[in-house]
Amino acid sequence: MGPLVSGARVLRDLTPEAAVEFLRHELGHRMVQVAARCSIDYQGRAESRLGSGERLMIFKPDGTLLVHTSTKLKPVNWQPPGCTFSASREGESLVITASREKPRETVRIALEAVHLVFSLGLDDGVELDLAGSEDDLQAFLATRPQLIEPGFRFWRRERASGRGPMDLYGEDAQGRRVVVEVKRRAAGVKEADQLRRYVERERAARGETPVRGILVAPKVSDTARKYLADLSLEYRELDWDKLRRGAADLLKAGQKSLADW
Amino acid sequence: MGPLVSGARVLRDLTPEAAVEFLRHELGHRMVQVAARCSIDYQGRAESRLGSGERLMIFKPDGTLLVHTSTKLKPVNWQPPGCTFSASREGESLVITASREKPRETVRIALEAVHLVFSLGLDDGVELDLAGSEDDLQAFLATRPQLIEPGFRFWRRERASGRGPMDLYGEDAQGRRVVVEVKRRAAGVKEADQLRRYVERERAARGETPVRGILVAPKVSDTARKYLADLSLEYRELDWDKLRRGAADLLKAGQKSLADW
DNA sequence: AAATAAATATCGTGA
DNA sequence: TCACGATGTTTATTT
Repeated sequence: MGPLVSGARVLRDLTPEAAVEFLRHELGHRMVQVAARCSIDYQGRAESRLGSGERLMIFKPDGTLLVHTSTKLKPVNWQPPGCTFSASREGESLVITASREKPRETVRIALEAVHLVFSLGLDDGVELDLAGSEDDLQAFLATRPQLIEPGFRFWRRERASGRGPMDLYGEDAQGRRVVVEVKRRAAGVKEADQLRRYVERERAARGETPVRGILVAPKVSDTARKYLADLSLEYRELDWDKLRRGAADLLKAGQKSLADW
Repeated sequence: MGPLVSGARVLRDLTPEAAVEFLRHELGHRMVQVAARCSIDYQGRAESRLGSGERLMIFKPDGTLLVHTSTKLKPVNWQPPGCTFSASREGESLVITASREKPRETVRIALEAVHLVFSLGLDDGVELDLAGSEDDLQAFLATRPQLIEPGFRFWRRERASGRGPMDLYGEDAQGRRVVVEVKRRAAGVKEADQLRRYVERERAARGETPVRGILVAPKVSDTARKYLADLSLEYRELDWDKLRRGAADLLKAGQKSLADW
């Protein structure tokens, strides 16, 4: 095993024998990285073969596998958490496999030339604090129904209820029921269809009561706009990016609340 | 700069001064990895803050950033290809930023304790050969329409055509038009709705001609099944996994073709 | 550039 | 466990 450098163990002896011993000791316990020329086979939900090339592999202690090339965000091969790793010598080469059940999957990595092997014990108990998700947008809108339209008021905000999920549900100035579907990004036909589904479900449950449907998004495709029109559904443009920036500006300017918006 | 070890350059001197110099030289040109205690801020399509903790960062030469913790498949922070990286000293600490336009986004990483820094030149011109995607399933079905139903024949197989995208389009034994939507995984309401959309588009284009719609998938949720029934759309169970396995078995058994299936 | 849909999607949530 | 929907989705494809 290599020297201890600030929690990082770098394997000095890159012979297959030493690598196997190191990997067997570290895989599944610490964060392990291997840079090597290799070939990779995957069998599971789909199947793939990747010929010889140089890649960076990461084996997490939770059984996650990542294989990255020098381009793109997404790994060329991977396995989600829950895998069992194993390392073994097969003839001249060193083979690492990642396997799991449910679904039955295996990634087999045949190492041809190992450039670097090391492990880390990453200590991280901190959670990511994210703002600007659709949930935040919903919460924001729920407190200022007039951004939907004048006289509008919300009845409830829910997600995956027994009656069928819908983002926001309320009543307009004329007392008509309104289903509101909120999107943080440009909406297409798929999103329009989602609103349609919720509105139809609500109409079926409500009998004769008229039910309006409004898609709220920063942008909508032409096709989706026409689709909504054909279905007598509505679109309300709302640029969440601008709202967020505006809210931040207000706060920076010393406003004590966003209530005057 | 560190020693050259099979294309891997490991930074020996982990002082901020040496690290900045190394990073400025390598970022954007080679695959760079940094293991460190750090805090991360992201501003862009959304915004996030990640408090102090130990993570592994990967900077690809194409401007991709990945920040991984010791669990989960997905990075806790990231940037897709196209970023510009920069490294600088700010007081006691070392800061790396990844920025891009369209959309305007920045990830700012404040390093507190650096465990390991190294770079690699990964040589990989090989493409992944993947089988078992929805496209393969479509192609497979296109050659054996009887798997849909007896007497069925395909007219065309297309994707995103001018008339509206649909997986497969054909005619049944009675000469009725049929829209077929193929899924490789369990189908839910969303997938049923997708079929509905295509069928409606086709009905609108076809006038009075009757148009059937069939959802082909290995499984369907109860809700989706009822939804399909309400819309007079159909479901055909087809386990692609078993088909793939069966095809492989047949080939292994020495069959010269799959035509007898 | 915009839109559309797949993905070995992954991930969280609620029933 | 299953179903459903969001994702800072990313990625490829087609118009």
